[in-house]
Amino acid sequence: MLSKKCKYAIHALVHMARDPEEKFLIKDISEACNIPKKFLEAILLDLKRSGVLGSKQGKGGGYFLRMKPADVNLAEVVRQFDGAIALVSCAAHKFYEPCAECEDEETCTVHDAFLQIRNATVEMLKADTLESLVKKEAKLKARKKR
Amino acid sequence: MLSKKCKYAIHALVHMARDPEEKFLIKDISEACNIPKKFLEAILLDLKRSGVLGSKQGKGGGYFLRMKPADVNLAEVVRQFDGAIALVSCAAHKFYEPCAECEDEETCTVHDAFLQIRNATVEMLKADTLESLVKKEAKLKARKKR
DNA sequence: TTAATCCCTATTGAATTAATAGAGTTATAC
DNA sequence: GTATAACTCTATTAATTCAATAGGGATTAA
Repeated sequence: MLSKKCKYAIHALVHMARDPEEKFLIKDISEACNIPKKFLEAILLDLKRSGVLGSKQGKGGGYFLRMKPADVNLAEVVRQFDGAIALVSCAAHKFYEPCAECEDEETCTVHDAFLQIRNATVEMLKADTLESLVKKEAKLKARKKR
Repeated sequence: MLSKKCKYAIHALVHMARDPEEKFLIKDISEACNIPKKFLEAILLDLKRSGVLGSKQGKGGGYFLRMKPADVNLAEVVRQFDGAIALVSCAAHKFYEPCAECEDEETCTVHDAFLQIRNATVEMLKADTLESLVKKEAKLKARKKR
């Protein structure tokens, strides 16, 4: 399972991506997305440090998307907050660590099975960009109205 | 990521499925799979309680597979030890819990995205039975020799 | 100069995880 | 019928991580 921090980050980003040019107050995002304000503060700061968000301090300030919604995908966000996407460390790429149980990765089918799952998951997470998520949301909402 | 407990359980089961009729001592599995003995003890007991393993007490005793290797898949094992397979609780089936962030699941694309990932993951985990894992292992080992 | 706003460090409490300790129970073999 | 091998069970602990909060500090606009 994802950490709450990661899930909060995703919801905050999707919220901002609905108005990609807008500037947002922590307080407003916090209320709109049901995220504890102080916790969100740390999250947005992290996202700023990683270059996804920009910010302006002082009165009239706020956070805004620095990257284009189409260029931010969930795989990156998940990795930033929760690390490896794979279910076992020996099947991870960016956070790879060997494991003591399967001595020979080449012939370990547990490794093999989780590698397949990791690859499929990463592919799907990469396809989920802020842009695609917001677009799909519009579709779902329109469909529901009818 | 899976817990160590869950990963250990999987490796122990695969080890046993290589000789599905055999009876195994905790100590031997522990050494073969590099799993702390006392920890493994608890794991095998859990697997016995859930019906996957059987055991015989006393001298000459040990653990053995009660279910056929083809009938034990990784989805069940993961659920038994780590709970939900989905990355967010609102996308889980057996461990479903609503989330505060997406007010309306029907139109929440975050929910939608993680539901797709969950479904694909479950499908793959279900396809990974002890039988299929052991068979594939044989293939990988044969291929490596050549 | 005041108020709004983001920035930063530290702390805390709860929960979970990984592992161990140690005694209890059961079955076999002699 | 006793010794021994093996699983069974409860409890405990140490370490880690997670979620959240506290409390100022720095910056900017009006």
